[in-house]
Amino acid sequence: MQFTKAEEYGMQGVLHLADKGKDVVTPLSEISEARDIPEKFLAKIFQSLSRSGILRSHRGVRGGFTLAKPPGEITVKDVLEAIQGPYHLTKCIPDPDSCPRSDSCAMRELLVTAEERLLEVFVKHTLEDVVHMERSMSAPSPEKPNP
Amino acid sequence: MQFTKAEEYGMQGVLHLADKGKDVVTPLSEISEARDIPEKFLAKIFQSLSRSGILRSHRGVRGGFTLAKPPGEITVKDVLEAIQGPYHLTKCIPDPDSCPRSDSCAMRELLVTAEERLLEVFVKHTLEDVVHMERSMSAPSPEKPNP
DNA sequence: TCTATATGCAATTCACCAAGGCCGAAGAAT
DNA sequence: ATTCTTCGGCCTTGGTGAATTGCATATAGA
Repeated sequence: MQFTKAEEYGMQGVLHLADKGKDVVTPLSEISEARDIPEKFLAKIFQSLSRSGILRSHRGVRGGFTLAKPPGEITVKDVLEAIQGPYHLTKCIPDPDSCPRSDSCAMRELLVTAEERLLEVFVKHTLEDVVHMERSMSAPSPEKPNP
Repeated sequence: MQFTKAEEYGMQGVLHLADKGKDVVTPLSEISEARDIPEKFLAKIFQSLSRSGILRSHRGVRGGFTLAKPPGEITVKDVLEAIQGPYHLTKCIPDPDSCPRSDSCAMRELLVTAEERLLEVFVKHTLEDVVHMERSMSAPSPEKPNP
């Protein structure tokens, strides 16, 4: 019940693209080095993201990847689901028939609620938001701005 | 990123005890059969719960398990954490040093928030609540009460 | 043509989940 | 004291999926 490396790496990679702007073509090698991600692994993750329409790939010399849409139109949930598929705390949430007791299972009700609360956070934030947060966090301390 | 069987079984088992009342001693065999859980597996889970002070075990003839506290004083989170340990979406949340970038990682901020929203649901509900929900769900339909 | 880059498939390694078996320890009933 | 029942601890097994890595192919630019 944890985030996988694929999700971590995928988000980092996409954020790198979002930070550089929508139309800047960036090769895996750069992202891989900048964010410290195994290149072949990132390649596989980015394939899913291309197929999901979140990224666009460009082959050949000076090729690489770009965002397929502006960062403000891609939510964190979009990225995570493209990598891992729909998130569910239990199998019985998307598929109630998998459990004979699901008709009268109070835990299931609770889990549905919990899952909703979790996903709300990921739906409410776009890549643009996260990049802004990232920039403000690594900005120089506001105490002593350089003259 | 899903609930484990141990969590599912553990919750079901504890709910069975909560449903019967705080001081009713119930053997594994009964719970195992009633809720369709492998007995040895449930035994292992209940050991953790005993050590965590959520259950009390009673050996010997007519032995079994009871809740250590009233159902209204045990939260769902208590049970889940006793089984699996503290829940975290990523390793970097409890242990920022595990990631060199965690100082300026916006995703981490987002994940902390998401995790809080999720856990709030589990903290707010006690076993008593869940048992009540369970009972009302399996109650006869209010449309045609039997005369 | 040569090189840089993505694409697709296969294989590997490793950890952990899920379950089951065996025997010992503790306690109640007799 | 004996016996029976039930939990306790340890070890083993099979299976699954995560996290890589490797290799051959396709595509585009210089």
